[in-house]
Amino acid sequence: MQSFDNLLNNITRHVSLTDEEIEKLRAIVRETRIKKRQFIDQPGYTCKYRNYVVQGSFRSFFLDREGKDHTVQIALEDWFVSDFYSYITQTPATLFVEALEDSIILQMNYEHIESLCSEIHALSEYYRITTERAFAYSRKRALSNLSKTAEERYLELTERYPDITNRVPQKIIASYLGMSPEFLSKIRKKLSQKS
Amino acid sequence: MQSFDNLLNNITRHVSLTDEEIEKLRAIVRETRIKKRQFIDQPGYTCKYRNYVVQGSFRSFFLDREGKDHTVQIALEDWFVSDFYSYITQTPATLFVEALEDSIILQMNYEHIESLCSEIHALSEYYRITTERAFAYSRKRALSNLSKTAEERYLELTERYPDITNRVPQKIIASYLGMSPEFLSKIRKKLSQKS
DNA sequence: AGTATTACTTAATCCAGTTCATTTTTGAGG
DNA sequence: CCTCAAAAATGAACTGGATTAAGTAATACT
Repeated sequence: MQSFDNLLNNITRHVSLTDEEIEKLRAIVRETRIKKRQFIDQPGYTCKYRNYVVQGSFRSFFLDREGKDHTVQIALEDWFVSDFYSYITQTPATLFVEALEDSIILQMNYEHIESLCSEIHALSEYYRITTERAFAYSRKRALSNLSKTAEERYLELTERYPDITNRVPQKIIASYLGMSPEFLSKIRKKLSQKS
Repeated sequence: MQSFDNLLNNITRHVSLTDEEIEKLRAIVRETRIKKRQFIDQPGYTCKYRNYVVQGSFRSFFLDREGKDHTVQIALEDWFVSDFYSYITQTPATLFVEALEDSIILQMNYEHIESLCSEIHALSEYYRITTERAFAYSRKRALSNLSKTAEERYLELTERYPDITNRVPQKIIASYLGMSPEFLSKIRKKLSQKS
C-alpha cells in the first residue's frame, strides 16, 4: 500500500516513530476507494473513522431547519475529513461527508486509534500537536472572517487555494463561504469586469 | 497552594497521574492575582502561558480594522483562557485577554508544558483529549449558530450560562454574540415584554 | 457628595446580502 | 451528437441587523 507513505510523511513531519510503531500503525490503516457523490458519513450514523485523503476531494456539510445546505469543510489531498464532533464523542453524526470526485482515502478506526495513542507516546503527541494547531488555525480563520465582507472572503479563498475554484462547483464554494450562490455570482461578475 | 487542586481535579477527570508526575506538574505552575481590567495578553507580545481560571472571569477580544471590538471568548472558573493561536505558534498575539473581575489564575509556561508533555505520556493524553473535545464543541457551536437568529443566540447563552448575564456587561455579551449593543438592547426589551 | 465617564435605551435611517422568479449555460449519460 | 437536468447568471423586491444620533441611567473617581 504505497498510499500509506503519504500518511506516514505527514506524521513524521511532527514526530518520530520506530519501525515497530510504524508497523503497528500500518496494521490499523485501511485503504478505501470512494466514488464521486458517495457519502462516507451521514446523519444518524456514528462516525467510526478518521479519514485521510490520499487522492480526490470531499466536503462535509449539514442541512439546517429550513433544509438549507451549509458546507463546513472542503478537503483536498493530505487533509483529514470527518464529522469531527461525531468522531470525538462517538455519537451519531449531524454532518454528511461526501466525495466531490472519485477518491482514495485511508481509514483508521476510533478504538484502534485511541488504543494506539495510549500505547504509543509519539502518536499521542502527533494528535495532540496537530489538533492544537488545527484548532488554533480554525479560530484564527473564524476571527479574520468576522471583519471581512463576502467579497474579501472569496478573494482570500481563491488566492490561497486557486485549485479549489476549478475542482469544486460554485454553489458549494458559496455555501462554504456563507453566502448565497446568487451573491457569489454577482461578486464574480464584478471582479471579472474590474480586471 | 490550594488552588492547584482545582486544576488537578480537572486533569484527573481525564487521565491518572502518579504522585511523582503530580509534583513535576506542580513545579511548573504559578499562581497569579489579576486586577479587574488588567490585561494578561496583548497584541504584539507572544502569549507565553496557558492560563487556568481559579476565580474571577476574563474575556479575550480583538480590534478589527475599523477599531470595532470582537469578543472571542468569555471564561469563568475552571476554564482556560489565552490567545490560543499565539500560544500554540509562539508568535506575537493579536488578541487582548482582559480580567472582567479581580481574579486568580494558574499559569503554565509553554516550554515547560511542551517538555512535560514529551516526558509524561498521561499529560500528553490529557491535552490531546481535551483539545480534541474543545475543538469538536467549538465547531458544533459555530455550526449551530449559522442557522440561528441573533435572538436565538442570546437565548441559548442565557439559558446555558445564566451566571454570565449578571457578571458580564451587556455590551461585551453583544460583542461575544456578534451583534451591536443597540440590537441586543432591542432584543432584551422585546423578550421582557413577552413574559 | 458631586461630577465625569461609561453603560444602556430608543428611534430613524441605511445597507450588505437574501429571496424569488426567470433565463442562459454547462455537462453527464444515453 | 442530442437531450435534459443541474449549475450559473441576472434582476427586482425585501429584510435582519448596523449605524447614527440622541437622551437616560449607572459607576467610578476626586
